[in-house]
Amino acid sequence: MDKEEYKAFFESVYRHSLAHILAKAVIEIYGKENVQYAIGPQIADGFYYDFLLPEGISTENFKAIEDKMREIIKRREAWVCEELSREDAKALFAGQKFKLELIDDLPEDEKITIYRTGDDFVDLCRGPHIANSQELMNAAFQIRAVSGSYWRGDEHREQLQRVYVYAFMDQKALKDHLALIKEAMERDHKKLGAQLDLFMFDDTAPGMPYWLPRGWKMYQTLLAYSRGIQDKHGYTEISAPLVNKKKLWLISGHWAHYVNNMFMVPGISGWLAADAEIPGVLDNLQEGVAETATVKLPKGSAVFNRELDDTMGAKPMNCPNAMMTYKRTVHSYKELPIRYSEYDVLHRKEKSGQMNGLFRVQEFRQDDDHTFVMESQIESEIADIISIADEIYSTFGVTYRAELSTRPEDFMGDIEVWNRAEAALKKILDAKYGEGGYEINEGDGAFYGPKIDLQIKDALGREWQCGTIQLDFQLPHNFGLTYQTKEGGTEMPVVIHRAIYGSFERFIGIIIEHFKGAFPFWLSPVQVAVVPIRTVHNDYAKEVVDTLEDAGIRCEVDYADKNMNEKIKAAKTMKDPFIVVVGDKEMEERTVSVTVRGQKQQLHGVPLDKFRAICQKLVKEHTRELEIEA
RNA sequence: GCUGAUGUAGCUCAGUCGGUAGAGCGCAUCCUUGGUAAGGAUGAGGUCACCAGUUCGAAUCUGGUCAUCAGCUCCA
Repeated sequence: MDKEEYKAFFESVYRHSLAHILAKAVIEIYGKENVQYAIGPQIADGFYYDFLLPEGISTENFKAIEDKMREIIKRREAWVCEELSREDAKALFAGQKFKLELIDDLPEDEKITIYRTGDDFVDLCRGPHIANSQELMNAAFQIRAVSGSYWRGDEHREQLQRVYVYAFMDQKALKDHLALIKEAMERDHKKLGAQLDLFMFDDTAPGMPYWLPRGWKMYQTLLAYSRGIQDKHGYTEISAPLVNKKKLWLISGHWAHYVNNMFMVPGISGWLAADAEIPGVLDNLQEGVAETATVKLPKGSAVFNRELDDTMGAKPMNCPNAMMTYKRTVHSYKELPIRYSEYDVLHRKEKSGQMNGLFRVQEFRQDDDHTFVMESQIESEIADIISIADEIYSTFGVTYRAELSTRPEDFMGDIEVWNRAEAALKKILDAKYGEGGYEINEGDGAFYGPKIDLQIKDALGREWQCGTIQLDFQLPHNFGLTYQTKEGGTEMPVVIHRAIYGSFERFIGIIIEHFKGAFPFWLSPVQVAVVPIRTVHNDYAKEVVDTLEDAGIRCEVDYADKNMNEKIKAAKTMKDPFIVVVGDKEMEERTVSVTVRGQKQQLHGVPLDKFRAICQKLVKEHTRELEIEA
């Protein structure tokens, strides 16, 4: 075991042992008969433990629990491991329903071990643990939060209270970690988004961002970048209706599987008069187990009947419209692959509590595409998509990981087609990342086809699912899509859904945090802030701005008669890449003085033409660093 | 949807025991005419998220609604 492994081992033992101490503390505080304790695993920065308690734990209780944990540690109790028979274990944990369920789920041949901490606390556990609580004397921990969590992650089962605790070997490690958390909070895109004036939200449109001038510039820049690359790869862009009649969603299957996530637009005939009695209303739209009841509308209200033919739904996905676009004419095998890219606005109604800044919104755009291919073209097409992903992700300096999800139990379509498609995907992934260089989630694919998800890793090492490449055998079938084969027959094309950014909204959220708001030059909402020292320099400043803007550089200038320090401060607050100061000297020499973001030193006497060329080069090459020579 | 929390000026936040609202930044006006992150003075700005209730009186207490955050579940 090397030093790192040794440390990791002890960290895990300590965390795991502290989880037992937490459970013991909670039991002592709330009373043994009132506490059902579930599981307490370690996680990346500590551990958590799930409890079922008669009352909620609030932030005010944290200190009492922490103090109790410290008190328990100071008792220097011995930890004893015992191996028990299944029957003895069940007797020992009588009344603890989660422990009993865990014991019942253990494989027949698994040894059942328990750990005792002192005489009065016992937990079902595989170990290993410390030998005596005194080993934890120097361990540093702090309760992070308490939140609800479902037993075994199942929302239909009991909701437990999960107590999260930061835990490290010593105070320094804890302190370092808290500093990292603080760093992450400073990068929070919701905070930076307001500070940099990129986007905003309002209560009147939950989960639907307003894109402000600066943010929209960035959005458009990302869009243009995506379009530029996809043009080169033979993509053709379309745009289609945002609202479609029920019939389309019935064909696509969204009415059956996704209707509760769709924003609905009532048709003209759909409105029911006030005071109407409506029989047979489902009392629970979420689940199939709903009962029906007769409902009388309150006075002054009206509802519409969603099930009428003229009901329209805002599209949550682009696929059905892409299918319609393909279907408008007869296609030859010679035309394939046909690639319809689409950046239309999508709406998905989310359950309350699911929204999270730009990461999870109700209105967004994807860099979406539907490619129609012959089965034999799957492999080369996927390879091309992955090369696009490589190019785009590397521009932002993010690394990514691929995950393959294979045929689920409830798959649809021909199993032979599935097998061949999965083999093709594996072949590509093996060639690209090496065998074992990607994860395989067996049975995790969509019912309509296998998929590859691309998880990107940001500057803080957090992973986000953005890109996705999904094969679809189902939609072409639902829409009756065909192409003419060489032999004169008809075949059904396979559809590849794919997105690289995923959604623009989520991707922008990620890169805001990744770059901490200090964007690469090409992507910055404002690229050059021009600061005239006095108003007599405004004419030259205007000339500088015109010169740069002619070259497509986004500039900002403040001609107001105020202190130059204020202007510089404003530009620095907005994290503009270059601040250009012009005064007597520059005006006379036709140069600019440049302050580069993140650098103390200024570059004086840069000829205007040369500066313009530097800016253009940074844009053209999508350079991440602000490289500039004096 | 669930658990816990939060909502006071454009922003960041104070506001004690229930007695009609406060700071800093920003903004406006004036002074300062300047060489790389806050020059000075004065001023404007609030239906304390919304709706009920308790009370002589509610930012403050109670209930409900909406929104947001940390998680759970689900997802791009």
